[in-house]
Amino acid sequence: MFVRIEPSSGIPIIRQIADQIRTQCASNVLKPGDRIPSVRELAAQLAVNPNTILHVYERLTLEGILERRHGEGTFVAQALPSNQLAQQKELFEADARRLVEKARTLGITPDELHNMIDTLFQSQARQPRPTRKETIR
Amino acid sequence: MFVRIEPSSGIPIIRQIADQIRTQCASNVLKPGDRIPSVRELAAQLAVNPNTILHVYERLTLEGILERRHGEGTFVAQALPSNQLAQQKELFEADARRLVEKARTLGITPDELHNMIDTLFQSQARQPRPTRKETIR
Amino acid sequence: MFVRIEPSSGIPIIRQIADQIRTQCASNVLKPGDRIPSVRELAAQLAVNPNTILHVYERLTLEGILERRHGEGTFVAQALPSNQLAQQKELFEADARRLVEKARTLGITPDELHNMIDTLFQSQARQPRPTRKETIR
Amino acid sequence: MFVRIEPSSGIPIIRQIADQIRTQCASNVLKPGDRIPSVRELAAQLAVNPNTILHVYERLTLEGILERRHGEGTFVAQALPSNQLAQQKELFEADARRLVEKARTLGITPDELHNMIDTLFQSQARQPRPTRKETIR
DNA sequence: GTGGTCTAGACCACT
DNA sequence: GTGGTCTAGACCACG
Repeated sequence: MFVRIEPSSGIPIIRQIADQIRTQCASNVLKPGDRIPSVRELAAQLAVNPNTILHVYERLTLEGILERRHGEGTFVAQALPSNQLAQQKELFEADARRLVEKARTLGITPDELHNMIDTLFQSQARQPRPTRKETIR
Repeated sequence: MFVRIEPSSGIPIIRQIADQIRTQCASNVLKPGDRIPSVRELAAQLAVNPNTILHVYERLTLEGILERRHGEGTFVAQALPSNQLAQQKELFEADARRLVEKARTLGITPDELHNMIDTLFQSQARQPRPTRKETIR
Repeated sequence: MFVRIEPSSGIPIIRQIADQIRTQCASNVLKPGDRIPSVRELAAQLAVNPNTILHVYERLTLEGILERRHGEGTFVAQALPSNQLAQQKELFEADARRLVEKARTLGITPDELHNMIDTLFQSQARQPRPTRKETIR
Repeated sequence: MFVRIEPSSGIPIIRQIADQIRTQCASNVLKPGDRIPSVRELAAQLAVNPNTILHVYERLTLEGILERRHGEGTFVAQALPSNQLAQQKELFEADARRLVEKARTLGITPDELHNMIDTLFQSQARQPRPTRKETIR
């Protein structure tokens, strides 16, 4: 499972992690029944406190996205809540809207933004998801 | 001054407001010497507690972006820290990168994203910035 | 860490505390990396509201004097802003100037003031810094 | 009447002015029956808002230090509260104590402080009290 | 346990 | 009216 946290983004770590797991479940990158890393593993991988991961898993379990099986680990729920993908896409649109708003304020033109996005799509396709914490700013 | 807060975004209100003021100062939408709304005014407009706004203004004052004059109001600093715009554009790129990452995970194609962005640019150009709180999700 | 606040002095608590921490950092009584009391601890010690302390720590953090680590505590910044000591000594001279002015108005002679100062230096050397709130007037 | 305010000292203007008038009354620099400047005059002299001066005069009148005579002006009270001088000297000692404390923290030796004070006494004797607002820092 | 956000409200300082 | 200080207390995020 690939998760990246950016301490500089101002979004609480706990939310960054939860969001990324939600997105991956919604898009079937993580499939029902998949085993996800243990609390300790993921904590080590992301260099965050295990309790933080624990809280995330607890929360997602309550949302019905994960299932915790005693002694076995944590899994993507078999019966994922429906409309997940639709929901995530809606949230994505809100994100996009915020970005475009910011672009306009900063005087970034649609063309510039399109170019930026193409470049990013390509660079991410080439060097796919890192697993380790990476400080961006 | 136009500020929009989105409670659902998970980003602390205080940061959303500060970010938007920073962006507007960096891009000269707010110009040095401009008076910005009083603490109470903005608090009423956004339906948040005045202390929250006070907090934001205080912080931006310490950053050198705003100036507070007792009994008179709060103003954009005459001597804005340099490189503001460059800094904000860097932060913008990080935002764009995160968005593209999310798009890829959700299986959104570059074309779809481009269309979405064009639509948003156009719709925002038509119905410019609202000032009132708006719940998105 | 020793801080004394004097409610009767008319100087806002928030400034009294900030000033004393600044002075102690400037003079190396507090050294880079030192952990200072938690918000709640200091609040209890000085019998003020935790938010007041939080406010002070926040401000000094923005000034680059302190560093806050979530869940860990608050520390003296590793890279203290330079010229701290020089700045504090300048401020000290302004304080001394005000005192001498007051002395002259009250008809206190230089000799009387010298004696008073010697006495105070000695008494403070003997009974060093108390930590608890103390009402002076 | 000579009053100096220092915006940089962090002491509220209103208190700086009141303190200086109190001190001057206590020390007989201002004598019972003396007429002091009108609200407008002093406000103009110190370049502060007249309301601020008004508040000071109101307060000192309540304390029994001043008397306002309708249509005539503001005067030092004939029957000054007793023990004024003693009170002010006590407050002065508290100031001196704070200064010595700060000196110790900053590593300023008694000798250095003595010299500083002598210099200040002399310089103030030579160029006596200015009347206009003066920014010190 | 730590710091951080946010609300609510009183009272003060200043124009 | 403006900003500023301070209290009180709830709840969140992080280790």
